[in-house]
Amino acid sequence: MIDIKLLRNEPDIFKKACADKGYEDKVDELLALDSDIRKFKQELQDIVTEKNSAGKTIAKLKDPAEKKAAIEKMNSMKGREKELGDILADLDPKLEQMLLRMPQPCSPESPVGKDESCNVERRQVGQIRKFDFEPKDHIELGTTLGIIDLERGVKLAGSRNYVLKGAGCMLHRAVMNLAHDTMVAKGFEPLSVPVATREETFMGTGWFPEGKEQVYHVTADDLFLVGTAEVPVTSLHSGEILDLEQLPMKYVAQSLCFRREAGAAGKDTAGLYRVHQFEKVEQVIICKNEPAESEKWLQTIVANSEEVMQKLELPYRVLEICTGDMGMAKYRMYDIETWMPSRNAYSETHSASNLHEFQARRLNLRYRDENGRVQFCHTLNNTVVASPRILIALIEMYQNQDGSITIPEALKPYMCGIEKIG
RNA sequence: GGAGAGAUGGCAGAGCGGCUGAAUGCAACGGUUUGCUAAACCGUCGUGUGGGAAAUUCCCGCACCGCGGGUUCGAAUCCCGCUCUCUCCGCCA
Repeated sequence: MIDIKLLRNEPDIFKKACADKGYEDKVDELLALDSDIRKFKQELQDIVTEKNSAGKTIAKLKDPAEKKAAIEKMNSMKGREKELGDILADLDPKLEQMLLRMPQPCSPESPVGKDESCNVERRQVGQIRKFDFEPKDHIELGTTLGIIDLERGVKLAGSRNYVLKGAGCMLHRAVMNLAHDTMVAKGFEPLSVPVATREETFMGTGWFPEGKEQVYHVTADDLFLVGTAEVPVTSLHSGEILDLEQLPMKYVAQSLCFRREAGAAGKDTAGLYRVHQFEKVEQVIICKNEPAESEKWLQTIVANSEEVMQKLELPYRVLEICTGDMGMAKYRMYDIETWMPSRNAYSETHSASNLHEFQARRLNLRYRDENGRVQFCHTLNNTVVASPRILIALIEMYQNQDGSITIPEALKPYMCGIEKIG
């Protein structure tokens, strides 16, 4: 949610945000509606003020005739009051809907561009492996080794589902554990959170109303399956006014993640790249409303994830996401893409965002600052690791000519003695 | 799944038509006292929003006692609907 006062005072900021992010510019429409509403509210408030004071005098009137006259006068005001109430009942939700869809302005650092082709590579780390044999893809390797079973996954749950078996399952758990432990060692507080949550958590984190078709709806209980732990974790303190000493809050949560992938038909259908259910270790920061502070945390959470990638010795690059590719809610965003031999490309494995106060406003997530004033927090999040997508890189990069897979050093402590698969 | 209870400020907990934006206690903050700490005492102490001003710490108004609607001149208080929470029984990792 954006700050409507800022929009009134500096509409151009939001006109630019709409243009940058490729949203229809409804700034003027919103301002006109807001101005109407304010006029009606003022009039309504004046009537209510008069009624309130009249009501108090009625209570004190002794003479029945006087009392009756006063009550009649009061009743005469009700017509306009009702009329204004009806007008506002119609207009207020319209304004609310427009506000929910008004994009947050981007950081001036963010490259301006219309889509992912305008994203800017900030750095590449690690060497892309040059194979001295013909490398196989993760589907062939995993199926042959019996550690990935796509057919039975589809039998159980339809397309974009999979089963991890034996050492494949262990590898998956090993990556999650490495990521989780790395974050705990950095002082992040681990959380285990619900993955089927109420609509308000999605609305509050900005996933709804726009992304509703991407989310599984458990209709019997009117809950929604989260696509990321960002949703419950960022919502954890919604409606609260935090003490300054509680900030920054640094959370890490491993959770199941569910995505309907509606509209992605035909895209990345094979293998473990785009699936309906996966697991992710997510880091979330709730900090003070200071751009320098949240910017520092953005860089920190990107570095945290890079550290895990370096432990895994996987080559990756860091992309700064351009304005048109970052979505309504975000202020500044990076993706980490990991090299995947079968795709012959760096492919998205991580997504880091600084939301500024956008989510905090929707969640009513606040704190009391040094001067005792109530402020909205800033919120940020980043993937630490998501599996099985990361397994594509691991399996393919660590394959040997004979179809076996070497376990990276960093994962060995989590593999119960397995040093090689196959 | 069956039965019942409840939703009030940071927390606990009164109020059950006008004097209640809300008693009281705790917590928090400021101060007095004290060799220090504690205690005691005094004071302050919700959020949002509209307007005014010597302009974020002052003044006035409005809204908020789970949410929405109704009755009434007037609702935290009465009525209706919804949501949520808790307790007991049953089932259960």
